Amino acid sequence: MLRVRFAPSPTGYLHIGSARTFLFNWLYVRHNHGTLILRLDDTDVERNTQQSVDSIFDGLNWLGLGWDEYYQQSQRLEIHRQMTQAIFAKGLAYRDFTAASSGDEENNREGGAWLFNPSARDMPRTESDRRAAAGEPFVIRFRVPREPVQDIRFDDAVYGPQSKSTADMEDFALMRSNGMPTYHMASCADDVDLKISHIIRGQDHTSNTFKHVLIFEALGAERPTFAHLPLLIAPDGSKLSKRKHGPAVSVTTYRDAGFLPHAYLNFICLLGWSPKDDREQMTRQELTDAFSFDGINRANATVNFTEEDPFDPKAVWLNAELIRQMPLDELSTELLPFARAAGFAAEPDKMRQVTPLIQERIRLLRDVATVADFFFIERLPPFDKSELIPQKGDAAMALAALLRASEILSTTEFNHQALDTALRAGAQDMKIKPGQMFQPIRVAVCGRKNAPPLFETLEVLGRGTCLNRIGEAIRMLS
RNA sequence: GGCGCUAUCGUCUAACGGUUAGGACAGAGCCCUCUCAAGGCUUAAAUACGGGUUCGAUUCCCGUUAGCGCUACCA
Repeated sequence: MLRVRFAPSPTGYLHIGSARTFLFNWLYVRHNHGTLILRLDDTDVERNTQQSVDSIFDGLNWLGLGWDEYYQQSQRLEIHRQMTQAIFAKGLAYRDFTAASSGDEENNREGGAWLFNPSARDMPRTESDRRAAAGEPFVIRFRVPREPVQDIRFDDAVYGPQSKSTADMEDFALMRSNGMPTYHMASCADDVDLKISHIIRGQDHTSNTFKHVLIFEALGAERPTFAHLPLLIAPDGSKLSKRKHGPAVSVTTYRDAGFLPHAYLNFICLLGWSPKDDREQMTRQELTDAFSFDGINRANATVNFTEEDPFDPKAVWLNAELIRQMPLDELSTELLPFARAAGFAAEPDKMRQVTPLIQERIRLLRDVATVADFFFIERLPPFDKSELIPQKGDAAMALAALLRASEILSTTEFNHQALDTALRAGAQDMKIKPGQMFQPIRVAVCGRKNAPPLFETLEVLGRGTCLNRIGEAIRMLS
């Protein structure tokens, strides 16, 4: 039975790297028809926050992938304690009464890493028991095998055979002096108890895996298959962090900007994985069908963002592509909340009329605020009247064009074909180019030069609004 | 410092030892066109460096360099 888990720790918002780890777990388990477990690794009482738990669920729910089973580590402490006790009872772990180091000894490491405190590791069991019984605080450390030194090995499904000498491994802690299990212990205990068959996680855990292998063995449990993923890094090569890179690393930033969940998924899936056949835009089903560990790259992937623009251009492109392919009704529904958030009194009917005009002009859903504003607001924001003057024309030409347009628009039927015919005929009468006729009208009606096609725009705006705005522009020029 | 991992266009990536080193995004140019988009076409752009092995290395081996990770009673 194939069982995988995604185990975020609630110490911050849902990170883009975590989202990708979740996605890869999801794809693997759906491809192979297994069970996906969501486990909140919340044993660090000091740093966990409810806000963070909420934000993780926010992000995961937005992605819309779902999971099959849910656990919280903090409610499974008894299991962790029992398993730690079992290791201790076998003599594979020992108590260390040394006070926690303050971390100041960073500098005196020239000779190599700290491995263990001999006085603790070699302390007779009777003395250890006596001091524990006296209430003296201690941590429980794993007794890493040293005589003889051995190589710990595992076969990574992505990186291949890995090995590390126990001479380079410190006696890591399993249980803190406050009685809480460490990450290593809790994680492995739960993986054993939940019968996890594949651990798919970030490559930052590769070095930890040697410790985990030792724990699995000490527990007499079969070790799962490990698959480590390359990390996601910032353009400057450093690892993505909230403090340094801001909202660019948070999943909800993408959601709030108007990314479609699938565009985001498609994007992060391509970071460190490839179907190897040049496909990029893929549906969820196609991704599921194509996913395997073989397609995972071993080098870290850079998420390409800047201080001005927190979004990778490829993610934006993928989103724009998806927007263009969406059925209009669906897109219109998605757009509505973004229009309202921009302060527009947008009605569904109006939104539905506007949608086809902006579909291929927006890249993010929030672009509705800047691209379609003039459809929804009562009064256009002020603009420079020189905008009204067409190419190779002057203010007189603009004025004449607007006066003529005003006449035409008051009599012509308000649909884009009729408007097209009538306005072109008007331009011909005036002996000016169609473009010279259209620009003043467009600016008068939209408040700027760059806008959707003119006749459709006029149609959606309606005769009254068009005439009012053109009248306003005529006053500006007079 | 120690240990581990990694290295192809600016970015994401393809190339089971033999290719004019391919694709995509971003960039540049042209076309289309009522503006903006969208679309079409074209273009520039990479195997980190040095040694091997081989008839032949992007590909295998070694070294250098660089980056990242771990080196906590964080996860």
